Order: sequence, then structure tokens, then C-alpha cells
Amino acid sequence: MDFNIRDDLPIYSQVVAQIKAGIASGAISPGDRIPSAREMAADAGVNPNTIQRAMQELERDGVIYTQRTAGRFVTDDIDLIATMKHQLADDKIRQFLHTMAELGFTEEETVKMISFRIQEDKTNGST
Amino acid sequence: MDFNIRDDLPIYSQVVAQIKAGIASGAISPGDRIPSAREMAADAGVNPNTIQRAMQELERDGVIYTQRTAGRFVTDDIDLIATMKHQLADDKIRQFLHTMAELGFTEEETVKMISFRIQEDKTNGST
Amino acid sequence: MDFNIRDDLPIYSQVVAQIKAGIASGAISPGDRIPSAREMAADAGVNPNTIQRAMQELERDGVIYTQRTAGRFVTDDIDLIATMKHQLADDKIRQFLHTMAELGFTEEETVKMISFRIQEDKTNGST
Amino acid sequence: MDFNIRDDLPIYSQVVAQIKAGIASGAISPGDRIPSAREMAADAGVNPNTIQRAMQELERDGVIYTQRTAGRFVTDDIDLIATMKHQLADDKIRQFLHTMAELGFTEEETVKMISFRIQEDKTNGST
DNA sequence: GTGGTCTAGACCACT
DNA sequence: GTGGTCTAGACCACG
Repeated sequence: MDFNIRDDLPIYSQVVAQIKAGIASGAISPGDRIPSAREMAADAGVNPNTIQRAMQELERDGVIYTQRTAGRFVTDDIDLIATMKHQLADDKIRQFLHTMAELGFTEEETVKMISFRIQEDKTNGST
Repeated sequence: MDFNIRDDLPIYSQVVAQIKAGIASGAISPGDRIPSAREMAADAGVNPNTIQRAMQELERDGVIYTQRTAGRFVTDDIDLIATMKHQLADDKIRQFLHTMAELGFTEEETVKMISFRIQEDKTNGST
Repeated sequence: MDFNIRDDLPIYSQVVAQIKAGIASGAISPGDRIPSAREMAADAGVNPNTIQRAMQELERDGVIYTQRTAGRFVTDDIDLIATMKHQLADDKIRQFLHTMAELGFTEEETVKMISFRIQEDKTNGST
Repeated sequence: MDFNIRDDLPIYSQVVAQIKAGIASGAISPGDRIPSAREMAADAGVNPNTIQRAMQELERDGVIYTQRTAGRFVTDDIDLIATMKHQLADDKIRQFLHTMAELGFTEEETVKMISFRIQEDKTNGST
């Protein structure tokens, strides 16, 4: 037993993940302008270079594109967004299955427990 | 869009979670002696008081018990352990469903995707 | 007419290009360790971060890989190296054809002039 | 491996090359008046002496001539221009062959690759 | 010693 | 004002 204190992802990776999640969920729409790097950095209390790096990674993935002086924009390529969304989901699923496996549950047990959980939530009102 | 940079759980909560996960998975067996607070604190590079607080929480949940001079031990109550294990799992499941909902997937879609993921993993080797 | 004074590529791109060229030409062999970022930075009189960025780009392209504390190494994937080499060459060719087109030569003229140049070099000794 | 960071040609050489290229390509016609040194220097944000030196070199090559009070003009000698154009092209060709040789390609391979590149460009539209 | 990340602050080009 | 690049220097994890 050892403890993963400070097992943070790098900040720039967190920023990448949050932007992608925002696009996947529809909170940020295709074609939307995203705030300037300086603005985001100030909001997050983080160095602009850190945001810059996150933006570079997003652009490399084709998720955003840059217009010289106008700022950065979410891609209009909805197919790419759909692919990205399923990629994010699949990552979460794998990670979840791994966590459950560590707790000693087989995949079948896990599926049953999820179905049960959903059933329960439906019969009761909300959480 | 705002960024939850550095949103760590308190360290003592992380310790509690890891001990519970260790017991649930069988890495730590019922009746096992747990290392001293001092020892764990040194291992983790953490203040002994932090470990102390985690131990108090575990004892309050009945997961461990203290024998005056001999140290702390994992409970022998396997029903309690089973309950705890399912509680942990259910928390993970709720959290997972919430994440997937944020990505814009319904519970039905989520279940289908998990089943698909398991199927895929089975047909291929590992990875 | 305007003048492209300081039309430099970014330093990190120059570093990337030189490493790739070195690998393509065989000056750096598959599996070779490349100097540490700090060393290269000192050699080039450049900030270590600039080299770091170049290395990240090379790693992203699969041209090099990183071993935690041991340093960075050229990939052993000779197919990837071959592909990279032809990519570099094709880029040079496109750029060359573009330059010649700007001078007012058709592609056919360009090919003839190259063949003539090679013939000349062969009949005379070297340059 | 060492890095030739910032290995610019002297500015006046760049100016010479650009003027020659402009004439070769027809962007500047025989007999055309060339802007004053002062004007070009202002455009390029460069010291007038630098332009002056470039003009001297061009005049020495016979590419331009000076009329005492009227300014500088491109030569009318189309044979000289043709020669200059082929000289420029030959320089580019030599330089290109050298680059390809450094990448490890023989002259024969280079010629084949250029022919292939041209063929490809023809079959597809542009790009 | 290695690479990885981050901060603080600078200068540039573009419009 | 935007993004793009670069420097200087710091701290961390790994072994």
C-alpha cells in the first residue's frame, strides 16, 4: 500500500480534457470562439503558457483551429467531434471497468450492478 | 467554462479510500494488522496527524478496530466488508453514470457502450 | 517587392528538421541515444525549453522515444524512418519545384535542367 | 550534430537575390525603373546603406544601370537577363541536389522522385 | 544526472 | 488586442 498523493494530471492536460468534455456535451458548440489564452489563464489562475500548451494540443487534434488575430474557434467538423466524443466515452468506460475490476468485480457483475442502479434511480425520483 | 484546477480531495480522504479499496479487493485481508500511523506517515511523506484522522474515520465506519497496545486491525466482519465493498462500487457507478451523462449519453446508451466494450475486449486478447 | 528579412523558421522547428535530416541521412542511427536536452541547449546557445519543445514534437512523430531517466533514443522502427525520409525528400522536392516555378520554369524545363546538371557533373570531375 | 541557428544571409544579399528573382520571373520587366534606395530602405525597415550596397552589386553584374538624376533601371539586355535567370536556376538546382544527397538519395533517385511528384500533381488537381 | 511541468515576463507579427 | 516564440529559472519524480 502506498499513497498517490498529488496524482494530478498536468494542468494543461486537465484543460484539454475540460475543453473536449465541454464540446462533447454541447456546452461549447462547433464554430464557437473560445476565450483568449490570456483570459483563460487569468480565470484559472494559471500561467498563459500553460493554456497555450493546452491549446496547441487541441489544435493538433483538430478540435480547435486558430485564426491569426481573431482568436481560437471550435472546429465545424461534426464528424470529428462525434469521434472525439466516443473516444472520451470509451476512455471513461475502460477506466471505470478497470476500477471495478480492482474492487474485485467481474465485468458481468459490473454490468448487472449498473443496470440495477439505473432501475433504482428510475423508480425513485431523482437523486 | 471554468477550470477546476487542483481540486484534490483532502489527503486523509484519499488514505481512507485507498485502505477501503485495498480491503474490498482482498489486497488487505480481514484480521490483518495495519502498519502504524507513524510508519504510514513516513511512507507517504505525510504528517502522522493526517493518517491519524484517516484511521479515526475508518474506525468509526467499523472497518478497522484498535487493540490498545497491539495496533490496528482490519475487521473480521465479512458482512460489513461486503457491504462496504458494494457501497464503494455503487459510488463509483453513480459517479461514472454522472460523467457519462455530462458527455451527453443516456443511461441506455452507456449500458450498450459498456457491453460493447466488454465484448470487444473478449474477442481481442488484452491491451 | 518586399523583403523577408528574418524569415527564420522557429528555432524548435529547425532543431526538429536537423534531427530528422540526421536520422534520414544515417548520421544518427536507429536506437542511438541523443544528447540530453540541457546539453543540446548549451551547445546551441538556446534555452533548454526550446529543445524540450523540439523533442516533444519528434516524440509525437514517433521519431524518438523517451526513457524516464536514461535519455532519449532514436526509434528502431526502420519503416517509420524510411517513411519520414521520403516525406522529407518530398517536401524538399515540392519546395524546389515551387522555387523554379517562381523563376518562370515549367516542370518539364526543370527536369531537363536537372538532368543536364547531373550530366555535366559526371563528365567533369567533382564540384 | 550541431545546430546552425540563425544562419541568415546578409541582408544585402537577400535584397540582391530578391531583385534578381523578380527580374527572372518577369515581376520586374527590362527597362523598369527601380524604387529609390531610400524608399526601399523605408519599406524594408533597413538602413539605406544596406540597399545601396545591394544596388552596387546588381550594377556590377550589369543587371541594373544608373541614370544620374533619373534613378536606377533594369537592364534592357534580355540575353543578360536570360543568362542570369539560368544562373539563378542552376544555383537552386545544385543546392537542391546537395540537399537530396545529404538525405542519402542518389541523383538518379532524385530525378525519379521529381518525375513522380510532377506526375502526381498532374493527375490530381492542385493542392 | 534525466526528462516533465510550470511560472514570470518579454518581444514579435498581424490587423 | 490576438496568438507564437523564447528566455530564465524553478521544482518535481525517478533511480
